[in-house]
Amino acid sequence: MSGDGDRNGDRDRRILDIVRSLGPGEVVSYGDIAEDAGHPGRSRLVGRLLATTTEDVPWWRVVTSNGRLVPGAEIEQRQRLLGEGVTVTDGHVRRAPIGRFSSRR
DNA sequence: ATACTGACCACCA
DNA sequence: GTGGTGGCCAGTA
Repeated sequence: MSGDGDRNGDRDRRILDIVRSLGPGEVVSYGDIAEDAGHPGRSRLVGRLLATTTEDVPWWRVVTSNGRLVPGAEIEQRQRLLGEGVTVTDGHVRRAPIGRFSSRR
């Protein structure tokens, strides 16, 4: 019933699943994940979810669309990214989201 | 129900 | 490069 087959849990799960699929050195933005999850424009959901979730996901591989590191976790994120071979300068990654979307030259 | 905030994004000055 | 504004949606008071 109730028709709605999709409950928020399903949606969150989908987003987390995408974050888990990220490999070392692969950095994407919130918007990219949201879009890949089927929710274009809802980047805030991704941010809120990663901020609240306790799941074991590589959140550090997610940055803002401007390549800026996550506010409140820049230190740890920087260390982790550097450990994976990602170039980080002054709190922002050089060449942000690789991969399928964006890839702002 | 309204109001505010937020690990965002795009646009424009 | 910085800063302000609007839009988006969800959680919380």
